[in-house]
Amino acid sequence: MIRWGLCCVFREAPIKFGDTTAAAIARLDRPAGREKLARLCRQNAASLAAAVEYCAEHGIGCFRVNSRILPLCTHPQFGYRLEELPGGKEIVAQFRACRKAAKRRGLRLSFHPDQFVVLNSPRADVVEASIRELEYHATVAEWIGADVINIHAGGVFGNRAAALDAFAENFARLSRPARSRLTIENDDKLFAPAQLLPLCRRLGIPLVYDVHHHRCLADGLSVAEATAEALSTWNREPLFHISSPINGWDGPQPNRHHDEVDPRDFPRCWLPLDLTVEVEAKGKEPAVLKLKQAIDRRLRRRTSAW
DNA sequence: AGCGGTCAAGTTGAT
DNA sequence: ATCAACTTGACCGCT
Repeated sequence: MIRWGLCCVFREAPIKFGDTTAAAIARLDRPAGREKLARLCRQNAASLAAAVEYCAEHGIGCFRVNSRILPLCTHPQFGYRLEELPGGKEIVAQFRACRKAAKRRGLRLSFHPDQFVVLNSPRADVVEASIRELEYHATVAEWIGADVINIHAGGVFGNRAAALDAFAENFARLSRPARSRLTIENDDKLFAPAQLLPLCRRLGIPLVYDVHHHRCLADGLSVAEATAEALSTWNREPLFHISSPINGWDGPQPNRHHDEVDPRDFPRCWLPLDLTVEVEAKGKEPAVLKLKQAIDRRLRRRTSAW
């Protein structure tokens, strides 16, 4: 069975996650700023609970949690530990309740930290900030029961092999909760599956196979081959990504995402798998449900033809 | 109430 | 040298 994944936000369902800016917090005195951050965290815990319920009710089996679920948590000036904010312990309990709800509803949760996490950067300050960010993700992941924290391999910095070695070195500095959840994803510009698979095996971490990126950045592996190789890196249900190009495969900027996913872009070889597929589409939950229905129809045709 | 510019952070490659 | 792109909008100050 395919478990369908929704990324971060809702387009039609009335579920909103709150956010703020460092500039806005800087304008407040410290108590007011911490009150505001606590309010946003409380709102986001409630919204995550609502997201879990919505997904479970609508046949969406996985939800990717936005990295800003605790706004500015790792900010050098305004960062905080949630337990220390006003009412923070209760908010942590709200997040822990999301874990129970997700488990009860069979929902998988994941993270995809943003582009500022560059574990293999030659800049020590960037690596420190990246580790801090991944440890924050791991903390929240433990609260809510997320089993995937997915990042890209990072930059090339003039030497691909050295860049992958640097990733491995800094990976070793992560805590066990972070390491056990970390996954890497092939990207559309620098690292294709064939380059990441050896690193995955060396570190014992899974490859999140993004077939759209693979179609943008080829490596000699077919989709079926990359699928098989990626599957073998997983010690739990594999998680892959799907999306469609905004202007078609022959149009400009084929790496940019369309609002919806063309069912023809869904690899045939994924159909029989037990697999989580996160749908990266601006169309959000309607796009996920539309693709799910199209693939369900295809599966029924296949079954009846049998 | 609605609008548009802005938002902590990195790296790459297109212009 | 600047800027958009990336997992993605939401905030906030202005009218």
